[in-house]
Amino acid sequence: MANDDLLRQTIEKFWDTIPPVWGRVRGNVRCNATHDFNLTLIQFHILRHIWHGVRSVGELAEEQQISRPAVSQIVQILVEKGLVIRQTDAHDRRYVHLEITQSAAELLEAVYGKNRRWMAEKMASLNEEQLKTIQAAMEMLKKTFDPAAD
Amino acid sequence: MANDDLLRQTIEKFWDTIPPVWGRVRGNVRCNATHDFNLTLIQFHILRHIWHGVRSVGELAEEQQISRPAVSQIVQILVEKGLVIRQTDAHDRRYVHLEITQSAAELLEAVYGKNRRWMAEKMASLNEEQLKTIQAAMEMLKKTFDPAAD
DNA sequence: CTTAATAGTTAATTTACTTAACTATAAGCT
DNA sequence: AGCTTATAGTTAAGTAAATTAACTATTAAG
Repeated sequence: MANDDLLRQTIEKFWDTIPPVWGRVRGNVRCNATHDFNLTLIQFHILRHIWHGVRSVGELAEEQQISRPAVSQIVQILVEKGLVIRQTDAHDRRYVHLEITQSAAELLEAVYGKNRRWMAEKMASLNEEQLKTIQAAMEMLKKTFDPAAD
Repeated sequence: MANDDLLRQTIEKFWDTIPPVWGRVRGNVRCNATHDFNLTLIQFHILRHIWHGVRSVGELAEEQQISRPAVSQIVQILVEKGLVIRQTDAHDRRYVHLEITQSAAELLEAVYGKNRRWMAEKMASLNEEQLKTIQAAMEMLKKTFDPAAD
């Protein structure tokens, strides 16, 4: 099939693009989070996921592809920094619900906003059609590699 | 401008997509490289970059956003594994040219090929138009976040 | 009501990365 | 020329991060 070649090309392009691009975006965030708030990238990610509704250590570990003890330790640091609150579930006392605090929401918005502005500056030259193409591609990749699909 | 909203949306989508998708792809490669060849992800990346023509420790450090000593140590391991050869430049003896060996080329193709097949399987349901959309998006992202553009 | 399973944490170890110091070579200056 | 500064890379020491293994608490299953 001709589609096989296209598929192969697309995968090659993915590998050519995502590692360096993600590396740069990551680098920018790390720089903001570290410099402004003394947060590591992974701490920021965990915080962001809790913010987005991932509220247990196990789920966070699954999503971040790191071990549960690692997440637990990171959460501990975030609690000590006053960014996260732990609450044991009333119905199943094994579960610990995680929530971000008000100051975390502000911090998150500051770091994330700064990155967004940096990205927006980089992407300023893209027109409407190009942005829509990127959005469509993101949507497809998200669905294609969704762990829930397995 | 209406484009501002679109841009903002696109950035949000990027953040919603790339970390988990990259995490999964990365996880697959780590699994292949670790399980089959006892290579870490970063060792695989360094190898891949040398293969693609990035041939000095400094450049590799720049691209991978890690320190030069870290790269130097990784290269040392790769040399010991018989995957990389160091050669000092004849004209400027400070430079060390890095090259992958034949066995590295084979190893790389095995790991990378296995990942490619895994990705191809995942992406099998995408049609020609969708693949082209992803390719176009990759192309744009690559250009947009190219460090050389700064 | 004992055993197995699940969620999370703690502890010990290992791995990986960083900074600082050092070697070797090249380029710039007066 | 010869002294100074800069560059590429490595080595060494210290730090930070993640992993596995072991443990607690709670719930579900036989």
